Amino acid sequence: MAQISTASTSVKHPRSKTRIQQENEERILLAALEVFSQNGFHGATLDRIASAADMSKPNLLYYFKNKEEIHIALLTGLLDVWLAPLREISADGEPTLEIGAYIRRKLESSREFPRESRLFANEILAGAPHIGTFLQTELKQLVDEKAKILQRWIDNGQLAPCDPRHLLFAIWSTTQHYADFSVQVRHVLGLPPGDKSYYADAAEMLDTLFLGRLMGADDVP
Amino acid sequence: MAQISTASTSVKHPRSKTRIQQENEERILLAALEVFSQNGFHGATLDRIASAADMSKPNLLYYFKNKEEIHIALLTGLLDVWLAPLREISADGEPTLEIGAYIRRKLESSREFPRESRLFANEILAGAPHIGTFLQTELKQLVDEKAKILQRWIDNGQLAPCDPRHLLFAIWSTTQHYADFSVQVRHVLGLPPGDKSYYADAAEMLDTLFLGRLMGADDVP
DNA sequence: TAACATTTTTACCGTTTGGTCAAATCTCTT
DNA sequence: AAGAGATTTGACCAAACGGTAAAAATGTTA
Repeated sequence: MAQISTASTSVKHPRSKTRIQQENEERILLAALEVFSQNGFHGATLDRIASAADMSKPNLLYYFKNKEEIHIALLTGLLDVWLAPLREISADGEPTLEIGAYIRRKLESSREFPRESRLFANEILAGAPHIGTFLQTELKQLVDEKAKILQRWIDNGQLAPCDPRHLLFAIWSTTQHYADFSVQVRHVLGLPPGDKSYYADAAEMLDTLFLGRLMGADDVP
Repeated sequence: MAQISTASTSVKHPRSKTRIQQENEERILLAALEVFSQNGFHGATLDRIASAADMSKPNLLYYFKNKEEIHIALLTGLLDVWLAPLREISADGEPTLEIGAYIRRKLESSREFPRESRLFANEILAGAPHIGTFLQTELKQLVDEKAKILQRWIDNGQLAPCDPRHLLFAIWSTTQHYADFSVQVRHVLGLPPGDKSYYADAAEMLDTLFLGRLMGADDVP
């Protein structure tokens, strides 16, 4: 299985991209994002992607040599976006502020890029055939780095003793849930398709959960 | 799109099931669970399911009239399992104990039935084409009922003010994360495939998060 | 063991899908 | 405006896929 990382940007021909080439590749990726995120890799067909990009299938394959390459291109573009909010966590900041801001960034990311989030979720669910090495290298490295910061806060008594990496898992899962499981969220809340009003309540919930105190008191002293 | 609910159990012929029929249907469903949960609905093929069930494709189709019916049968069997832990939450119990026990039940469910969890996640990610009505009726009803209990605890000052349904979302997402995103969890932690040792740390984390107090103090007074 | 019902297999079929190829058309530069 | 290179198209293909039909084999029962 072809693996990708954020580091390399292989270019077959060193020749620079045409205007048309740039426009069409963008159109294709946008269409593919829509189709892949709704149907998964196997559920997506080149015909649907092509038609969503308002383009013939052979024309699409003129820009990407096969279906997998489109999928990989999408994922590659995603990884940096995925890492960005985590990168911003600073060791110099105040724990509550830093973690709160991180949660808000992740939640905002879910609201703004739900298709990207579902694309990522699909890839992980499928066993991460394309981004396995990314998870083991770039992501693991960054997590290890940030976990050290959290551990220092724990040692300082600013954060409850816990496995910092599992704290990150909890933040990832709760925030991404609103993008990946939006259908379930909407159905349970009785909201119509496309209604994203629940994000306000979600933000409040996550603040209470991660920064406040859930059990035993009306307000934190 | 065919919809299912937990209520009905349609049987074409009132005749009781043969021994062979019962065995083979079970074998098929077990094989299908494996294949569907790994590859999603579209990624799964009848040939792969049949071969996993050690059976010819036409023979498989003698027991289930098509691919969708197998998928629906699996999901149907899943829904009650999914609801069971939530049903157990009692209004008479102590909030901390009740919520803690619920979290432990959900986490245990993730550890014991990861394939079922991924099957469910795939279905939701795909837009819940088969269990949409279930989400809107059975699940919503149960959530509304349990949310009332949580609300009462909030009104009593035993639980911080928050949207009870979003609290449930947080529990669902954090616990299911360990089944659905297990590949990511393992890669980040540097664990080999099949290693489930992280569940102990996960349980501790969720206890701290939901029952303890994450920020600002070493221990809760 | 004969008759009947159930189960399994073999041989297919039509459609969908990912992908190719060469010709035709368009775009850009000189 | 002409030529070169880039882009687009239509026609096509092989493999994979979901599914069918009917005969063969097996199990069940009187």
